Amino acid sequence: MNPQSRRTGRPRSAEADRAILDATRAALVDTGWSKLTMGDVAARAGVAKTTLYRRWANKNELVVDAVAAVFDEHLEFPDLGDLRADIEAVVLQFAALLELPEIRTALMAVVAESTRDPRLRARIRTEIVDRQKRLVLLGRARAQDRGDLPRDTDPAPAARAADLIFDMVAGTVVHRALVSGEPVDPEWTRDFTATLIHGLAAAPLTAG
Amino acid sequence: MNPQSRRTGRPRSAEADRAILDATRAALVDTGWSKLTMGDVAARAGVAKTTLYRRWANKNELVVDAVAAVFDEHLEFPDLGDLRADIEAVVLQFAALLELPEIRTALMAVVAESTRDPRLRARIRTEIVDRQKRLVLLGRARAQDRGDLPRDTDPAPAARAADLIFDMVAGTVVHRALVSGEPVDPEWTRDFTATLIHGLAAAPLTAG
Amino acid sequence: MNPQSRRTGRPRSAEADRAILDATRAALVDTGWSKLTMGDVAARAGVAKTTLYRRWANKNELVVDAVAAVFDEHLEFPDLGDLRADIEAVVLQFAALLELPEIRTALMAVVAESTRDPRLRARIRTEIVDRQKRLVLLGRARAQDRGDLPRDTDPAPAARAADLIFDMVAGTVVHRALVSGEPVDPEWTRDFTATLIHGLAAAPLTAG
Amino acid sequence: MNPQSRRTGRPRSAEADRAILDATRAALVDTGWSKLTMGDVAARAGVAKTTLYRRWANKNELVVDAVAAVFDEHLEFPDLGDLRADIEAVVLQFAALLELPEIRTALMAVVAESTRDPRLRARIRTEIVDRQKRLVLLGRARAQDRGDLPRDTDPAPAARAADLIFDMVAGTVVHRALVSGEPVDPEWTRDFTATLIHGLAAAPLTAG
DNA sequence: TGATAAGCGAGACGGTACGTCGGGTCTTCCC
DNA sequence: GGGAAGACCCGACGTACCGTCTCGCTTATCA
Repeated sequence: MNPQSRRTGRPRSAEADRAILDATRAALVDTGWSKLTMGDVAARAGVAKTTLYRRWANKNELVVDAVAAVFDEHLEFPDLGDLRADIEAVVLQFAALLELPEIRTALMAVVAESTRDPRLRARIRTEIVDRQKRLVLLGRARAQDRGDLPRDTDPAPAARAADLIFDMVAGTVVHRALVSGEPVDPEWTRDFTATLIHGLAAAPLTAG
Repeated sequence: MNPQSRRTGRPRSAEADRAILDATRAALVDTGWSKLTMGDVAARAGVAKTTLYRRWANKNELVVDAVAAVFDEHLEFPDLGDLRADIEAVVLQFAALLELPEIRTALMAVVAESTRDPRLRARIRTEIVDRQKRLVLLGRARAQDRGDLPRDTDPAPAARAADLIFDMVAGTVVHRALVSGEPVDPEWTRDFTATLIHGLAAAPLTAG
Repeated sequence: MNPQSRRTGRPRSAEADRAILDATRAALVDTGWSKLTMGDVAARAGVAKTTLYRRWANKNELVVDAVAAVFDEHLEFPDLGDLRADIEAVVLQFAALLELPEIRTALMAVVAESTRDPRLRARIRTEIVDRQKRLVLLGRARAQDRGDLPRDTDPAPAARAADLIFDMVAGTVVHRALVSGEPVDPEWTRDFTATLIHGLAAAPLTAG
Repeated sequence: MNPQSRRTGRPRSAEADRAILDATRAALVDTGWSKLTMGDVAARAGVAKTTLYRRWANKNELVVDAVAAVFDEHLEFPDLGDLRADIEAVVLQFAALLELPEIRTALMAVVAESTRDPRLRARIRTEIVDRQKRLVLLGRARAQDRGDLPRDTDPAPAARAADLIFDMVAGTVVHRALVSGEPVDPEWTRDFTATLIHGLAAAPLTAG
């Protein structure tokens, strides 16, 4: 793991890494989270179970990475030239992701497990949360360039604002889709986005 | 199952029912959802596995009922005066609830499970979502009376607004606490509440 | 195991016991000792692996019992009316058993393992050694009735004599067949038996 | 393999050869045959598994060579005077050898393995059986000189007698020590030797 | 002297079997 | 007929070794 380690012995196969993650996603689609077995994933990937366990300690960690790869692939910053339109597009992208049964189940299952497993919690944070927070940071910077949001004078409140925005967007959409069970359609998205933008523009964060 | 059926034979032990649910909740606290085993629950309850399966068809159904009982016991809706204070109090109360290990685990586990089980999804809606939503309606009406929020002219947008508020509050708090893993402290609560209130006040919902 | 235990719960299936031992012997014939797997035996017996492990702690103990069953089945006291003829018949029976590849390998493997496993050693003693020693006791009693051997005056030397005879017969035959690798044919059997009988008749054991 | 082949390239390390065999023997003492792993041997020898497999095709071949080395080191043939004393001394010496854990395990393991491996069977014959048999021939000749045993008239029966004696002595002692699990003490040795000598003296072998 | 060829340590790899665990069912005896 | 006990089948788990492979490096001999 360390950059200076692993100079000796046969190096790990990057091909195997890819095959395993692909197989995990495929298995997730075919059989769902609860029926997913390590042996099945290994077989699909054309890889020995040991190879799999050498990289991931258990099913949850593997699924986190597979889900993270899906997020990486499906979520991108649209850059439509307008903050409101950008947010609406990202919200709809995210909602579309949560429509996929394998993703909604896997994501929630992994979060549920993480409430009792700090290691897994850390992995979720680094592999999913922190990676997707880039969308917020990017969008916020663009909006400030355009003057849609007040420019930061201090880095600390800026980071706090990014965190708040991320939790509000991701949390609200997940809650609407999975807990309330209502559709995240364009109309709702408009309402939500409008509320969010007005709130952000009007309410400067406390000094902290 | 019917009340008039099974007039013969030994009646089921009500004591066993209670012991099983209590044991399930205790096991949930100790070991979490995924490590929970039927054998363990039976042993804790001092009951045979047979007895357990005679009442619940499988592990999911048992745990769902146990979790529902936990929520019934812990959810209380305080009655406050000022909109900002109302929201902040609710947020902090909810966050306190999510600090309890059995609640955070049980909530996410049940949501995860519900993504594959419509029966469970319906139960969550009626037992948890709808009950909390009444608080939102109440708080919003009070704020309109005080002029903190614009008065509704139409009942449909009013219901949509309540839904939006509910998803934003519950979703954002859960996401901050369980996914981002950051504390829901008074400072963050102030920032979040201010953003929310400003957004709600400034952004009239679309006609829909 | 204790006579008074096991009064509650479902009793173990005697059918499973038989099926497992039969399957073990069949697998021994088909694939030999080293390729024998618990999973294969279970599958052949139409039984779950757990059922197998509930009865035998490991492969060695299972094979001991399977070999013991073969011995029980193939070794019997001929009762030809003459000590010399009786011994020769038993020796040839035993040698025929050692001609079976699955028996010779399994027996030696199990003895080899037993040199490091007291539990296994005890099992071999009770299931094989002590059971086959009956042949010696029976043959010796018959010979004394006929006057071919001096009658015992003391039970202790009698038992010591039986042990000695058993070790001499079994050990010599195994050594000839498996170590020296020479055939145990009728001619050699005649020589060996003559030597043994003369020795036993002429050399009263020490008082002990 | 041929001396003139492989004239180029780095020569194999003689040190590694020795270290591997020593490590194998040490591991045999510590863990026995079946628990012996190639990885463990390699680690003990401070050598890579590759180095090990470059010299021996598989575990069996390695262990066979290691065991042969053990026997070469431990087998010594004393020269005695009187037939009865000769035999008793050899029996006790052999029994003492079988008390060493690595010898008892290695001997039986090698015999077990040889039931499926002609190459190994041949090696056992030449390295162990034939060497010990010379002692029998010598002892028998001395006994005939002294008149303790009838003199041979024919070389063929003489060889057969030597074989018989060898199988009877070695087989009986091994069986007593390892299968019956009883001590080969002086008393038992006296009984056994007396029986053997009387038998040999009284029973002339068949013409063959 | 520098190319060539093997040996070597390290450790990842595809496999196979292991022995265990848990789910959900069935069977026995007792109330 | 309910209940406790526990055996049963099934299937997945995570581990341990096997014997092979692929690296980077070392150490010989030959040109």
